[in-house]
Amino acid sequence: MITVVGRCTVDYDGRAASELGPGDRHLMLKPDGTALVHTDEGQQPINWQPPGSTHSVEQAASTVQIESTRQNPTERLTVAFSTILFLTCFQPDDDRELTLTGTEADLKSRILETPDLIEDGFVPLATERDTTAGAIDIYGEDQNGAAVAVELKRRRVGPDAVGQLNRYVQALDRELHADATVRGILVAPSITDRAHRLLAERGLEFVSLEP
Amino acid sequence: MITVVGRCTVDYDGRAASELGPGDRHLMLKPDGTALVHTDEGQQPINWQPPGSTHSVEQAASTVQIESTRQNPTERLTVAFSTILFLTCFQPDDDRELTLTGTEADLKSRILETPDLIEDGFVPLATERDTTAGAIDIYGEDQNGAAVAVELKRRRVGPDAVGQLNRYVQALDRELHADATVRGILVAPSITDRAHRLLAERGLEFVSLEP
DNA sequence: ATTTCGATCTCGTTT
DNA sequence: AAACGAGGTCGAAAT
Repeated sequence: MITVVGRCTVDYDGRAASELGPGDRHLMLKPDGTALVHTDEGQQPINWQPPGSTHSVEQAASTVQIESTRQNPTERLTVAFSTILFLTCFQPDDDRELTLTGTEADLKSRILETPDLIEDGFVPLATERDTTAGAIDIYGEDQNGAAVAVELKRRRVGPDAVGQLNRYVQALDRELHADATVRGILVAPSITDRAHRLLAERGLEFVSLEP
Repeated sequence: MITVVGRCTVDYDGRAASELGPGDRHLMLKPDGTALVHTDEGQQPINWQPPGSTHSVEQAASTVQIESTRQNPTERLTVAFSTILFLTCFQPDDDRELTLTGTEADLKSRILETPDLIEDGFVPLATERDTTAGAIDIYGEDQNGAAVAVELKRRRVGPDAVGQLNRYVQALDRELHADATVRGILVAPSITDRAHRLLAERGLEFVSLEP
């Protein structure tokens, strides 16, 4: 793992293309081929190259130029240093087992344990049930035997989630026998106004549930 | 801008929660309040704190503990170093003006210059035209005077983009006078099989265009 | 402050 | 290798 800090310009050409004039930045090169260029602001690198890229160095007149390339798609990142403030190296030893909780998967587990969280009498029949429009998070039946498609989100949802649920419900409508009733329930902590309106227009439902 | 490299554990609690056992990592603290914990693999930090967070240090028995917190939502990131390999500081001087090309906005500009790229006789009337379902990238008329909603994507599209376009077309169907014809055109370099099927089911169209 | 959506999204999982 | 959807997504623009 190598970091280079100094004044540089950055050029990128690949899926898109960008140029960045001179400034002080932090370049991180990882052993897996990742390259990250960080400025003094923002969580995201201003330029980068994904894992699997190949790095090389070249010294020109008064600049040290570090280049990172990859194929498929062909992309090239060039960082040209006019001044190097410092450079560090180290060999990381990391088992890196992150345990993360509070995800959509955890929300799903809770619902499968206690289906009544959706509504009284709800019976889950499958998870990730496949349709021509994609996989339904939880597929089941309500107490009247109607098919129910449940789409889970761990945070406040907008119109995109309504579109997603709608796609699944429409797909079920086509796939099940003609007289089947199909309900769609969006489960999330909360919903935006516009999304709620769209949901109502399509006859879909919302259930509030914290992650 | 401060970087600390060494053996540490990382704990996070906020929108979600995570734990990470001992390992060698790279901690970056930015003047804007960003904190990033990088392992030796991957483009994304394994843990982080967004800009605007507040950092503090505390020395315990044999560990140096760096904590980053923020409000709204309340989140806390704790990095406890048992060993520090090195620590660097510098004051970045960066104008940071990135020029990026090849984005969806560039694709839009090209179409507005040459509307025939969509089809002969297409006339753009508005960009970001608002509907109850969101804003249409390009709204216009075809040579027969039918309303056209164009959704742009700079890369290969899947079912989500079809859902998005469908939402806009349905919204136009409701908003325009009852006998209006509304077409929906998805513009992207390519489309997946499933997305193409969904598109056809909904009577929407696809135009291939490189970004 | 919230909403909405793009992103060189990245990442994991499954086919 | 491609496809599909989640993400503590982030970030920007508009309201």
